[in-house]
Amino acid sequence: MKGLVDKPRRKSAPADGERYEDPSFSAAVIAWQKQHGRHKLPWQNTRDAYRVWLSEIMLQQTQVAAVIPYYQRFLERCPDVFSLAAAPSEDVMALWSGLGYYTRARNLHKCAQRVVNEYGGRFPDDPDLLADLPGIGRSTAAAIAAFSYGRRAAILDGNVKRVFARVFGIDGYPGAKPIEDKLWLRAVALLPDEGIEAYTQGLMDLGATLCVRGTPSCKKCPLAGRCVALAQDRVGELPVSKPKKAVPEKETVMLVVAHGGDVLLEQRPDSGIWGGLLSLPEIAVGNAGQFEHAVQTLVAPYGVLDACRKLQPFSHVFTHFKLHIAPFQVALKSRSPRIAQHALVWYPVEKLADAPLPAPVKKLLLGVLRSDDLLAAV
DNA sequence: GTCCGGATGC
DNA sequence: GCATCCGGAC
Repeated sequence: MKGLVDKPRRKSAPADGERYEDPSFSAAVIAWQKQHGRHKLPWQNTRDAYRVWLSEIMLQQTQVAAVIPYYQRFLERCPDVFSLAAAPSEDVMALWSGLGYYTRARNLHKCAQRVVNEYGGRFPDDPDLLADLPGIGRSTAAAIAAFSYGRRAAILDGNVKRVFARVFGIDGYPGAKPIEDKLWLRAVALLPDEGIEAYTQGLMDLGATLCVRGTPSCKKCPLAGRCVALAQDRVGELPVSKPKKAVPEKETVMLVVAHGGDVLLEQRPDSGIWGGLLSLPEIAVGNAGQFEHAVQTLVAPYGVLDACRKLQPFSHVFTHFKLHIAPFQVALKSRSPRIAQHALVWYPVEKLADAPLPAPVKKLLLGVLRSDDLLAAV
């Protein structure tokens, strides 16, 4: 029987997170899950920790619909932790091929071998022990412990963060440490005393089916009556999206040196941006005097400098930075017959369209050279 | 094209 | 603390 043992009387202020306790929250989630949640996913209706674990790893960063065929194919080939541990890693990688995030597959294999070697093939039920295994973090460990063993442990994945951020009106990016710490406190405090499986599944289902990123179905939500975001009409603002780091900006000067139907190009090193491509010669950005001298030095082996005019500057955005390009057109009085030594080459203009050039450089060159009266006269 | 995401390694 | 890994959703 329950309830025979009194909780100890409070001797001090509530612990952190304790004030977040609210049995009606989990009750609402559990009732909704039983009636409206998902019950027929291939990894449900089993307490086989191997299957639960496999599905949880596959579901990291990956949506249910994408996982299902992989999960079933994987189980046919590796029906238990022993067969997986014994499988060649090439086979494991092949089974994972197409799912992405391949460190998951390597960790999966390692994890299976550790479970066999250290636990005799039985996944531990302690979330802390689970979280010590490769590829299993705190949230995944809790999910495995809850679904496989009925252990009372809190999950906090992207779906749950979104639900909590909205229901409790939590400002700030949930990936930031202080916010995430608060979310974990909530997650732990809100755990039900009974029905951890339906509760855990219910949080996942809410995030995946109603409380979705784009347009949530608040009218169907069992938590709508207590949802701070809904009450404040901030559903579209929460959770706060990841602050986009100001992209670093860099500048460069590119030279368009054309003569006799050729243009001077530079072979880029294999590493770094535009690795291995041909591009325009660049010079370091400095003051005007240094600039003139740098242009002189660069073109000296190839001919005698005639004139230099500034072209329209433009920018190019990469994933990780923004590049401002200041192009200059350099005309030569005459061209030296000597062969280029280092990475600079004369490249026939008519072959530029098929040259391995970065897109912005190709665009610049074709634009400039098409309207180039100097070139047209050659 | 842009955004998103658990665990991990730096 | 922050980049990285990948494919899918939008």
